[in-house]
This record gives sequence, structure tokens and C-alpha cells, in this order.
Amino acid sequence: MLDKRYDHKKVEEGKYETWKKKGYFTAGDTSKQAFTMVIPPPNVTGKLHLGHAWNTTIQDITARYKKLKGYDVLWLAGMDHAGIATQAKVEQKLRSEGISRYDLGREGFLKKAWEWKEEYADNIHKQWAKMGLALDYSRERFTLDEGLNKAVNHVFKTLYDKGLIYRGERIINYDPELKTALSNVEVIYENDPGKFYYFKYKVEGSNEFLVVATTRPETMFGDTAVFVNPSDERYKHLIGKNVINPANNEPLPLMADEYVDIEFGTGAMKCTPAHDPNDFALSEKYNMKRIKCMDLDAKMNENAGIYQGMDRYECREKLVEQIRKDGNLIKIEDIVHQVGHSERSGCVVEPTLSKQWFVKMRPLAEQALKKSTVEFVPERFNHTFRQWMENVDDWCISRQLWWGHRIPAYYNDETGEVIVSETPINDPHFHQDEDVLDTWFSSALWPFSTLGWPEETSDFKRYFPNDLLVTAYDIIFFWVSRMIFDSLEFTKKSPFKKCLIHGLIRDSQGRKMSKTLGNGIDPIDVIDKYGVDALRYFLTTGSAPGQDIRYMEEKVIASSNYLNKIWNSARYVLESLGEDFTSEEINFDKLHKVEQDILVKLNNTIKNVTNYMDKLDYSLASSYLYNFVYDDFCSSYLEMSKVSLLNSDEKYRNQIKNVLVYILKNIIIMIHPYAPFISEELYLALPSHKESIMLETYPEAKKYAKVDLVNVTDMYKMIQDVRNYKVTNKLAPNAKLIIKLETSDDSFNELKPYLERFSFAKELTISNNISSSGIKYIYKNASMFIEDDISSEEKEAKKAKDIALYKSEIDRCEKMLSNPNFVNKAPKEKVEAERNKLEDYKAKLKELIG
RNA sequence: GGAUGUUUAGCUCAGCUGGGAGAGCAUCUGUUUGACGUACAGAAGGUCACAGGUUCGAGCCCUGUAGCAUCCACCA
Repeated sequence: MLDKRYDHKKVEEGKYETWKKKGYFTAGDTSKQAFTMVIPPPNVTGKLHLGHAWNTTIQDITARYKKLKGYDVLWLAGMDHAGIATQAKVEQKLRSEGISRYDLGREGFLKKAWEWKEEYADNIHKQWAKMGLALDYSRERFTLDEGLNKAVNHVFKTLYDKGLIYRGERIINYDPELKTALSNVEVIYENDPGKFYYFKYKVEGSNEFLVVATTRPETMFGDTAVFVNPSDERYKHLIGKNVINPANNEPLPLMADEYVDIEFGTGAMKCTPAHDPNDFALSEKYNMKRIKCMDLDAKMNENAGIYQGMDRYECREKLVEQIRKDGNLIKIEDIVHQVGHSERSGCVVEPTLSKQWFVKMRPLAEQALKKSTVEFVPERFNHTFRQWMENVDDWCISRQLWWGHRIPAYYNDETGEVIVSETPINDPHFHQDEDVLDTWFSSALWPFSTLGWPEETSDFKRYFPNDLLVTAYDIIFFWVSRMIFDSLEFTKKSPFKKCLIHGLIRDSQGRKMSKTLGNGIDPIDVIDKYGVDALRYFLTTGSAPGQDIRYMEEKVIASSNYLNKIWNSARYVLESLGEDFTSEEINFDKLHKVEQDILVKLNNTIKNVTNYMDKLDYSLASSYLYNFVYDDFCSSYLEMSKVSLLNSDEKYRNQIKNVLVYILKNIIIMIHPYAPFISEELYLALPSHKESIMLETYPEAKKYAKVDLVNVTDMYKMIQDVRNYKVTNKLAPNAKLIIKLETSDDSFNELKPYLERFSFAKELTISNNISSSGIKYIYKNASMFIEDDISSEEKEAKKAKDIALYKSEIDRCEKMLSNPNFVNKAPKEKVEAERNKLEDYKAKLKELIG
């Protein structure tokens, strides 16, 4: 027998290991249709957070649902080497031991990094197990493993040969702390307070001067021109002359270009081609010199004169002071402006001219826009994807790191020859590029590289394209879009059919969870306290697709209470079976109405739940199941079944027990994708069952003969009215009342025992002709009178209330029906329904008024 | 500047192809009815942001306005 209380710890124990050992998570049954997902590989940098828990639960629900639906489900496990993030963590650890990566050298450092990876992969495996994820570990991959390296090299080489990968000197975002280049999406712009410095630039050979404003005086050593707008009347006469750079007294040509905004600042802009992407673009247009005044570590270089070797901010301060002394400082304004920070280190990135590898995006993006068949859910994210693709810049893919796929380019310094090769080149005249590739370069191949591509493996043939990819909206740019264009380029197919996008999880106040705020929630703590099933249920229900959610402990508790409800309903069902239970077919046609009623309601529930499961709307699907479990099953039918079991012969009793077991089993299977552990526990307690709920098939709605169940609905309403009557009249819930039913419908006799019990009737008469002074309640197929010693005043009040209600309803109906537009244009069923209601209300009113 | 989302009960949020406003929590009243007090029974609580429009009918569709949030692009 089940325990009185649902104990999540006991329920969770051992199940995951069993499932795994039995091979339920392993794909490969070729007699079934395949269904494929690949997990978004988590970074091997630390613990998984609630966002991961959410993301993986959605996938696990899908995997388990599809398994129950009879698919050969492959949900491929894997992790990401996360180049920058991991290297930063490993270096940090080394630093705490007083070692730098250069002390160890590339090889020594990589050894440490792999040790780190093993440790954290182990953590992640444990967390996946806690979450109950039905991941196929037999095919687990790592973005830095050998097979994926082959895929990476193949892709690099192919794109290079096609001219879609090139090496060039361009402005890139440089992280001076981690000492590596970044791609545009790795830069986060924040509103930082800063200063706007206004400097006097003297015009050469004249007494005139103009004012240039800048936020970055230290870059003035790299200036090669000052630009104004050609139609700016203030400066027109000066165009073509030289002005004097107040930082170093060098002459700068005053040039004109439409790019300059007349309204902004002073309308005169200094141009620093080597440290600003826009200025770089101007320098290309006018074929200007590009002078770097900073090194990659954000220290001033020889072009900064006496400031050489100084930090960029220190130089700024000193230089402004010097210009002020020279009398060329006009004013300093406090402003708030957008400053780019490194996604990983958080430090201010330095746009710098540098030689890096790039993916030429335009052709790939155009192909993706034209050929992608990926269906985003919700649909609106398709826009997000397309808009980004339409405006994408070339992708800087080289990183000055060691942890990653090393760029397969080899240089001969003597001849200047460059060879890109999929296999290592051992010629001593050549040396390999020192840099590695952006992590996302390898993640972008994940849906197919994990299946053995570029080899035409059987897995690749069977499981590609994937059916579904699940991820949060914040990595559409980083990952989803890159998978799409790489997949189209290399496999000629979209990587997955659908892409389900979910939101981000926030704290209870709606703030992003972050380390600095210290408001993060460790899923493991939640699991320890409330159980993983409750956490999973909370994460995947009660929210709309694509929306952010807030972590609310009360909601986790509510989830846990719901599971406890199911637990106890199961306990009741199992306890009521007794020794003499035998499993048998349910004969719907011969069942009593209350039993038929609940089976019909279950049928509708199965239809609704399945419908929304198929649409990937797990939140809406769960709400249909929830309502059925709570209202229809537990609050209504379960109570009725107690009467059914008392008042029937042995043969029928066994039918009822079978109904109970059948409903319970269906509930358990439908809740299984959300709550795998408790459902397995309850499933194994059923009188007959397979080895595991994972081997079950998903419920299907049955085809029952149509039956009229209006009087069952009436009965439930009667019970509620009686209860309500007692509360409003301050009677005890079990107060005995005289209840009379006036009806010509014989089937109410069948419902009499149920009514008797739940109204605690002292006396219950059913007749087609009742005379009573009691308070009257009118239903579809019957009227109910409640008699007690309540004053006639109160009875009159109740009557008056009813009359008013019916009158207003009649008004409403008549108004609608007298509207020719409604009668003519609304669907026939709606009009008919209104007519029926009107008649019904009129009859009720007539009875009350007499 | 562009785009997207959002505004519904005290709070957090659902709400299907347009057809009589829902849940959880909180509140109030009551309850040893043999599954469950992690519960049960009942109650109260809403001008669905605002203004127009379309429609027989709008929380839902269209237009506009306002607040909040996010993303993209940015001006030196």
C-alpha cells in the first residue's frame, strides 16, 4: 500500500538508474518512426541553473510524450567546451595557485582544462540524473571531441575554399582582460556614465578654430582627419584646410561626409580609423591612413608619445589635463552613453584594428533567408531570426585562446604561403595558426556533427534533420541562426523542423537572476525541498509560450500539492480495490450514469490534452488535465464512487473498480511527461502493469455511444446548491434536511443514493408532483425543494433573487433574438442555443411567479 | 531610431478558430463525511490600460495613445 503522504525523496530514489540501466533512454528501434532532438549543450563551466532546468524539462516532456506515443526517440546528450568561459575559469583557478597559463604552456594548460572539463561534466551528469532527463547517453558528444573536430575542420576548409572564410584586417571587439577578439554578439552594450570633452582645434594658417567633442580623448593619437557634414554652413568654408590636433599638434585634414550628423555635438567629428568601426568605414571610403595608438592590452603605444605604456584611462586623464593647460579645453559634459562590455569578463571592450579570421555572412545569410524551413514556435520568433539575418555583419571567428578547435590554417613565414588543411601539416616550414575558433563555430554544427557527419553514418541518415530544437530566445543569434545557415550550406536541409523558443526565468520580483545580485536559485535546493516532479511541473505550466517566468516558491508548493492530490487519489483507488478485484473490460453501455459521465469527461480531457501536447503547448495541456483531476475526478466522481461501491452488486462493483483503475492509469500516463518519478511509482502500484510506465502507450479517446447525461450535471449542481444553502443559512455541513425532487425523468431514481449521501438528506423524495413550501431550485430536468424551518422572509428573499436573475437573463436573450442581424448572421447553433435558453428561463420564471 | 512582447481579481499569471471572465496564492466563513488538513465545503473579489473602429457579438481582430519590459542598431 502507498504511504499516506507523498514523499518525493522516497519516490525518486533509484528510478533514474533503473531506467538508464534498462536502456529506455537509448534510441534505435527502427521499427518505429524516429523523433530527434539534440540537447543545447551546456557549458562545462559550472552548475546548471533554473534556466537549464526549464529548458531540459521542456525537452524531457517532449521526449517522454513522444516515447509514449510510439516513437523511437533520440534525445542526444552533450556538452559544450565553451572556449572563452571555460578558459577564463581555468585561468582564474590557476591564478589562485599563483600560476599563469604561459607558465604551463599550451599543452600543459590544455591538460588542466581537460581535467576541469571532466570534473564539471560529472557535475552536469549528476544534475541531469536528478532532473530525470531521458537523455541518450550512448551517443553523448562533446563539442571538442575528435569527431566534432573533423567536422569543424571540414567546414572551415570548405568555406575557405569557397571564399566564405577569409583572413583580414578589420575592426574587431577586443577583450583586453581575456586578451582575445570577440564577435559582435559577444559584446553587451550598457548605459555607462561618461564625459563628453569639447576641444579647440585651430585651423592651420588662420585665427579661426572649430570645436570637436569626444568621449575618448586617448584615441586622438590615432586621429587622421576631422569630418563635418558637407552641407553644414558653419564649416563649409573650412573644408579642405587642415586643423591642428590638440593632443599632438599634428595637422589633420578637415573633410566632409554625409555620415556626420549636423545636430549632434558640435557637428565636427574626429576620425580614428584604427579604433572605431564607423571611422574605419570612412577610412576605406577615402583611403586614409589607420594609426593604432593602443596595443591589444589597452595600453598606449609609441604613437601616443609621452603616454606610451600608460593605461588607456590614465592617459585620458593626463591628456585632458595637458590640453586644458594648453588652453584648448572648452568644457566637459557629463553624459550617459552606451559602452560595449565583454559578455564574459565584463570589461570595456576596445574596438581595434586587427588581423582575424571571418566568415563572410552575406551569401550564407541570403541562403538561410531563402531556404530555411524551420518553424519557430511561437511564430513571432521567426521575425527575430529573419531580421537578424538581414542585417548580419561578417562573423569574427578567431579567438586568441588555447581552449578550443585550433584554426586549421598553416603559414610559411618565408614564402608567405597559407594552407588550410583538414589534416595536420607536418612540413617543418609551416606552422599552424596559434588561435582557436569561436565556440559557436562548433556548436553551429551540433544537430548533424553529433550524428557522425561529415560521414554518412546510419545515425545521420535516420536522425537528421532533427524534429525539434528547444532553446531560450536569448540565444537565437548566438546559436539557432548559425545552425540554420551552416546546416543549409552543408546538408542542404534545415537542421530541425521546429524550434520551440521559451523565455528566461527571473526571480520573484521579475529581476534577472545573477551572481552579483545573489538572487540565483539552485535547482538542487528546490528539488531537495519539494521534489523534482514539483519543480518540473512548476516550470512547464501556468505560463504562455515564449514568455518569461518568475520563480515563485508558492507555485512550486502548489505543484507539489497537486502531485500529492494525485498520489492520494491513487491511494484511494488502490485501497478500494480489495482482494476480490479482477481486471476486466469496461462495458460502457451498461454502466450507470455517474460512471458514464466521468468516462466521457476523461475522453474529452484526453482529446484536449493530446491536442495541446502536439502543439508543444505543455502549459495549456496541463491545465486541462489539472481541471479534470481536481474537479471531475477527485472532487466529483471519486466521492460518487464511494456510493457506487456501496450500493451495487459484486459484479457491478468490479466494473466500477475497473473504471477507477482505468481513469487513474490514464491520469498517471498523462502526467508522466511532466512528473516522471511519481507517475512511475504510482504506475508500478497498479494491479496490472508493465515493467515501467515508460513502456506504456499514451491514452487514446474511446468511441462511446452518445448518452444523455444532463441529469448527472443537474445532480452535481443540486449537491452544490444544498451545500451552499447550508453555509448561507449557517447550518452545519452535515445538517439533515428534507429534500424533494420534482421530475418526470425516471433516471433520477438511479441518482437518488448519491444525492442522499452528499446532501445528508433526512428524507429524499422523488416524484412528478410535489407540493412544498420549501425553497425551490430549478434545473434542466428537475426542480428541487429544500425544506427546513427557515423564516419565510428568507425564502422570499431567495425567490426574489431568482426572479430578478431569470428576468435579466430573459431580457438578454430576447434582446439578442430580436436583433435580426444576430438571427441572420450568427451560426445556427448559436441562435438555437439562445432560443433554448430563453424558453428554459421563461419556464423557470413562470414556475416561480406562478 | 527600429522591432517585439506586455497591461485581466490584492499578488503571480492563464485565457483555444471572436460566442455569457479563469487558476494558484492571499482573504473571509465553516469542517475529525472511512484518499488527501500538503485537505474538504462555501464565499467574496474584475470598466480585461485608455480612446476609437470592424462585427449581430470584442479580453481576443484593426488603428491610435500611454505605461512597463526586452532585443537590435546607434552619434563621434
